[in-house]
Amino acid sequence: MFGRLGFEGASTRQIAKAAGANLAAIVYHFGSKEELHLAVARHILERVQARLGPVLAALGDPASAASPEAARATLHRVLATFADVLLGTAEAERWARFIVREQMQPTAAFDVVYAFMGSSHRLATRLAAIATGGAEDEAMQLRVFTLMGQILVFRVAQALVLRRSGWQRIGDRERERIKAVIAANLDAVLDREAQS
Amino acid sequence: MFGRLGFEGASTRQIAKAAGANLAAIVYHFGSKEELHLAVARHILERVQARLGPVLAALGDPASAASPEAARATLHRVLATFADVLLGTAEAERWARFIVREQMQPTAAFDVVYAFMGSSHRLATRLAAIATGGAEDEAMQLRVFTLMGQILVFRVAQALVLRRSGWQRIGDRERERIKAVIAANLDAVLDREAQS
DNA sequence: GTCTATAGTCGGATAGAC
DNA sequence: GTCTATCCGACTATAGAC
Repeated sequence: MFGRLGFEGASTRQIAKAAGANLAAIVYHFGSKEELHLAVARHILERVQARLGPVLAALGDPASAASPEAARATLHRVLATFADVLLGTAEAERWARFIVREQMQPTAAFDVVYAFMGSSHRLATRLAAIATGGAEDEAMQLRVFTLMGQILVFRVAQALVLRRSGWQRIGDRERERIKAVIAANLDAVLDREAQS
Repeated sequence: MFGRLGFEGASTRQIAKAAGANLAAIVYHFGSKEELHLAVARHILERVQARLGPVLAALGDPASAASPEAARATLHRVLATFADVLLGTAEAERWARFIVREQMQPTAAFDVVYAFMGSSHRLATRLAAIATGGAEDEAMQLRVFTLMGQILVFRVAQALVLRRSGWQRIGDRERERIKAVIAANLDAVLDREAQS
């Protein structure tokens, strides 16, 4: 509910009701609405990390940094997995909403989110440099952000995407189409950068 | 304030105070908080359209559709202008927050936003098809969304971008760097698609 | 630990003086 | 049209029975 409605928008009454619990239980177990929000952030990041565990390990694995081809393959895997998590299950959809909301309007919970997002971006930038034979510089950092943005747009501007495409929802079939475009774009960007 | 805090988060008292006006004036002039929100949406879209007027005209101009080269040049201009508006002035930054919020959590104001965003995407997809010699199909629509996402990420995940890059803010210099990467990506994607 | 009842605050909206 | 005063509902948080 924090993800859907925001911190202010979600009321403790709604939350308690949806959880099938008592209003007073929130304060008893968490201390306050704000601490519940932080607990939600920690819970979500824990689950996301569990879900992305294998691919994050691959990001940091020396084998991925061994050759441009290995680096590129790992980047493909990372983007595909991120797309699955960001656009995949209903559960992950709720996580994504929460995380994007923290990005747009950081609260105390942002630090929890950043610990994960920041290191993912750092590792991905390193692999992108290896894949293209380029430097791990500012432009490469920005390039990795644009790659993330290609996925993000389908979460953030989903209302627009659905209306324009005529899709009812982003299901398995739609997600595969999106991933195909993203993979092609990744190759296009890496190829161009590798040539220069 | 709606952009920064959301509809629920922004209180009529705060809004009235920030506007140097009286609380009761909101109901007198607009009828309710919700109608004020709608009025804000209409105002913002009016300003955005004024700001993007020339480039939107170029999007629909037959001259832009006359050749792949002309289509590509117009797409470059559109992306650069969108980046300027989305990341540029403080005023535009507030607009962007409002619009992104409507995307993520549509209210009645979304229809106002969609009227503009939807037609922009439609026209851009047409030009992308011309620029690559491809069809105006689902894949091309998705490709255009990914191009938009490359810009969007710097607004939506700005907190992450600033921390990772060490920038204090996205000023003129930073925006030019971002635009350079986006332009290079556009060429990379269009070239690859044109070959196939 | 879980619940009901309620305190205390702040929200949007209204009434009515000017 | 603008302002103050106020209503009333919803909110978070607390008290205290069980």
